Amino acid sequence: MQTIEEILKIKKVNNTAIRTVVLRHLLSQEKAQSLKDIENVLVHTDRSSIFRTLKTFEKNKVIHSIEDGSGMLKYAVCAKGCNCDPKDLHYHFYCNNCNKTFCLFDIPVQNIELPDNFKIQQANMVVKGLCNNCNK
Amino acid sequence: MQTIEEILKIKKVNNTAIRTVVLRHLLSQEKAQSLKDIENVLVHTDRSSIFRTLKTFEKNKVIHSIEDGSGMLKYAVCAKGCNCDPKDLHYHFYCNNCNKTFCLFDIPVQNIELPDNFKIQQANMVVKGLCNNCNK
DNA sequence: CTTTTGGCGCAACTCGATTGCAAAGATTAT
DNA sequence: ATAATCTTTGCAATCGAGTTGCGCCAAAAG
Ligand SMILES: [Mn+2]
Ligand SMILES: [Mn+2]
Ligand SMILES: [Zn+2]
Ligand SMILES: [Zn+2]
Repeated sequence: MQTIEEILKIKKVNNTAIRTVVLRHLLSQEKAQSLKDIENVLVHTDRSSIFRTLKTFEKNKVIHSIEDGSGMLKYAVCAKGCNCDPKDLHYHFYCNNCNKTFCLFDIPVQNIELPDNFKIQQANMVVKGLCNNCNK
Repeated sequence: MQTIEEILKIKKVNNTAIRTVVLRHLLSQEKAQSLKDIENVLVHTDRSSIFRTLKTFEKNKVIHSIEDGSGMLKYAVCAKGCNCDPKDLHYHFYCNNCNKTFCLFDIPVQNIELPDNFKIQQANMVVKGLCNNCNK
């Protein structure tokens, strides 16, 4: 497991107090976090600072964002070695009951046969339903 | 091909002038339409009326919505027989260059092997990249 | 010490989505 | 035909996530 300092160094993001605590929080959560989620934890930190931290992280591929249809972008830490390329593509699961969103890193994604001359660059794949906790 | 009247009848949506013209517009477009797209066409119809028309259509499975990351929800007419169930799942393609979003009805989606006890109900699958027109 | 650069907090703003309400239209009951 | 009822529409207001301008401050460079 890499430390927060190592991750930021590898991704060429300057380390600051806010960045450390935001990344630590994201790493501690199994579910992807929205800006509001993080605001609710870092109550003394300004929203725009958290926002810019997330954008910096995303630009430098420390994290990636997920549009799960909740109306709020969610953010999750990239897997080690991830470069946000098509090869790093993975599904996400959004639970309609508990509203948890998370990466399904372990489920292989089929090679998608696009029509002739189409080129994939990224993807946003969200499966919605009931998670194991809510599917009783 | 079904007529607009037939579609609305099958989906149990009362026919009105606005609903007819909105559905006709959606059917005439190959790319999924945003509320704003439709506003720009139906310049004499109020936004909220179009909005509610779309919500009514979506609830009754005349259309489905797609979150393509552009910040605006897109809407596309469901295929004949579609019930917006997992079996009706299909990919969408968003062109990063021309910003066109559309359904890839012809590309099969593999059965996604979710973790134990997870249940799929819907999905939002968007592949992003360059369409055949823009991939030069 | 002085200058430069990057990060932060605050406040304001944008814009897509959504809603309350009353008028208009359509349908059904009397 | 008229009254009561339900549905649809238009208008204006509001919500809220996301975003930005700007000045301050602290660390790094000169
Ligand atoms: Mn992910
Ligand atoms: Mn579709
Ligand atoms: Zn759940
Ligand atoms: Zn294109």
